[in-house]
Amino acid sequence: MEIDERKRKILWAIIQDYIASAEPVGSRTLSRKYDLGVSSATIRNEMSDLEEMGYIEQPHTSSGRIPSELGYRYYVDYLMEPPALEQGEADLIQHEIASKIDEVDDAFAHTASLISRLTKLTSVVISQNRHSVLKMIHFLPYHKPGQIIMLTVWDDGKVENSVVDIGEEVSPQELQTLTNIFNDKVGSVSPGNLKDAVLREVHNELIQKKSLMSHLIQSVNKLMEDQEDEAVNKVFFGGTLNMINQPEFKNFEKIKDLFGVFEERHKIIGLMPRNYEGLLVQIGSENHEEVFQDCSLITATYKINGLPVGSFGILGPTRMDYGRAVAMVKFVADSLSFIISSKSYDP
Amino acid sequence: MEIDERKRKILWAIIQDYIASAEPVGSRTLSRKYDLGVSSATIRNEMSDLEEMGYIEQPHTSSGRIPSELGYRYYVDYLMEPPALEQGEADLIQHEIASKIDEVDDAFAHTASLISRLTKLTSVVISQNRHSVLKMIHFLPYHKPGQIIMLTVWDDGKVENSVVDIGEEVSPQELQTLTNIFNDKVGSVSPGNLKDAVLREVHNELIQKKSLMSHLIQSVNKLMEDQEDEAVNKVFFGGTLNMINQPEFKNFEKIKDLFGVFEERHKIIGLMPRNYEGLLVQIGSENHEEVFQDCSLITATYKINGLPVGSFGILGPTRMDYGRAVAMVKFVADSLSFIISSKSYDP
DNA sequence: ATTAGCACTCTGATCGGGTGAGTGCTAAAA
DNA sequence: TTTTAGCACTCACCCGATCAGAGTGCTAAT
Repeated sequence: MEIDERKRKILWAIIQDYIASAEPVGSRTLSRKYDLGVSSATIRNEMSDLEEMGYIEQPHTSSGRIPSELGYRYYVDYLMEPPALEQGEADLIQHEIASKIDEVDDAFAHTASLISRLTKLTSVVISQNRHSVLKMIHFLPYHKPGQIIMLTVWDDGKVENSVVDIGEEVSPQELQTLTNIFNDKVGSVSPGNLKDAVLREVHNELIQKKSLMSHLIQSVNKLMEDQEDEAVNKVFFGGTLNMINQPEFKNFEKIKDLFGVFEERHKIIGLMPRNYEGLLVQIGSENHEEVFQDCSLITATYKINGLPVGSFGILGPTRMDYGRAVAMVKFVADSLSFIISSKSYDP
Repeated sequence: MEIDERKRKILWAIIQDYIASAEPVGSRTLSRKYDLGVSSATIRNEMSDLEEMGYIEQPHTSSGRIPSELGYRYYVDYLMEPPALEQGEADLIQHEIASKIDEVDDAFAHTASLISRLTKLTSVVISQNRHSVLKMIHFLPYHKPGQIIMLTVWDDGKVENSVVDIGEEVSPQELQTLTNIFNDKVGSVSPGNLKDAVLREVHNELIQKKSLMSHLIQSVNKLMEDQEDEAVNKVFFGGTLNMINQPEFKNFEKIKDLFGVFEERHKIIGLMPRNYEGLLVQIGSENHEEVFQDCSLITATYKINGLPVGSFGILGPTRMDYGRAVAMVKFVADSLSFIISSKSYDP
């Protein structure tokens, strides 16, 4: 059977209505609320066809229809047209991202929170370090003997510090020397390519301080591995509470499972595509986390200098306003790319 | 009316039973389950007295009784005896705190998580910086002109960094000089006492670089104020999901409000006593956050060198196992004090 | 091909009786 | 005087019956 123009219109109307009401929608409702130009009986026949084709389904005999995953998929791919954001909203978002840009983490957290307020859905930002590049490293004295502070500066503006064991006492002057040596060599390394060449070269220069150096190199190495390891990806949620308001989660078990997953951040990371360029809409069971079977996830990566460095996503029930969410995700990802790039170290 | 031994026994039994079952407890249940040596009729009379005295109440006529806040208060103050923790649990806790001690924040987060698993309640750690003392400060070059990295080391071992605007370009050598000057002066300042004297002195030494210095001083000042400001207190939750399992929260509105408060961390900070020495049990409306009217909060501060630097607490429904919770809070606060002190800078 | 009409289905809300745990009171027993 | 047995009474909760409303599928007329 072909899906003709009238069927498309009816499917569109069903989804539109179901998104708004969360109630199964019947033929009479459609003929009343939407100007389809045919009677409810005709709509009934068409709906029967649409059901047979798998685009909609009936929770039980004699109830209205709800869209199936296939129906949503068709809607997203062919029917909806993402509306442009209102200028006010757009400004708000860009302002939010830009204003906190000196504390990148804050910017992410605030953006997630803002978007979830605007959409009444849950939003997620993942910041991955995989592609960020080390720009500078400093070794500084710490007040415990045998330990020093290692501070790293990355090309996306991030600054991080950690305390590392080096097993012996070193004077501030020596640390300064070490810092200089490392920075001379560091140039532009990303987690993947530092390991051998550079480290060995540094090692040779300070062969006389062998044990110290091997400690340091180990630390740097470990830092790099940590950066590479997706476990250090940071996850920021906004509006997790909004899920409670969704009628499909009026159920304690579901809420508990859902919040359980929110706490286990790595599961979220697994769901967000990180290298896929462009926008991805995952509907219902298209994502593989059991708890999210009733949810859809709309994501896009943001990039620095063309390389994806994280992703932004909106999570909601399968019955969500895809148009608006898609528009929002696109806009946020682009804004993040633009603003973070403008802040990042010039190549 | 006096509360005699038998009444105490009955009150104790009521609370004991209610804590376990979450159901109003009746006279017959008591006479069956507890060896009180009197008939249910007698217990009924005593319960009637206890109600009149305000220690228990009846949700509705012809239901069993539940403890009132006054009842819990009496129980906590006079009836219960906090059991010692099992050795295994104690070891587990100390190990958890000690193992992550190089990343203090991680230690807090893990401890909160562990305790909530052990108690099936929610736990909170607040780390406040109010009393920590600045040990060292470093100014380091950043890759954006007009900005530098400021790194601070505190006596509790914390290391923090931030990027600050200084409005002009400064060479690494100059930054080194500034670092030296500041560190000479810093000695041991806590957020409260740095402000005037020290800063002005530094200022005089570098009067020729006036604008730069004023920027720097502003930044340091701001940092100190931020530290003083309770907004930067960090809050770590563990087991917030446990609240969902409590029968008193089988209600969507309550759950939503509760999680709303968990997200607004400053409200929690307001509830936790920060200077009170020793252990505090707040029952029901004794805390002033509306959402927590059905909750009790048991807290203690932990200290470094005798000064409170944060607090640990367990949050649960008023109907919670006070004995175990109190034992737990005491033990955790003491362990935190001990282990963090042992790590902190020697005075 | 479309529509009006109708019988039928299913959900969800409402109502009323029955059950069981619990109480307060009274009068008898200790 | 205190304790206990006995009894009438209260309420929350469960269960089944009933009813209205929304929706469907089918048939016959347009």
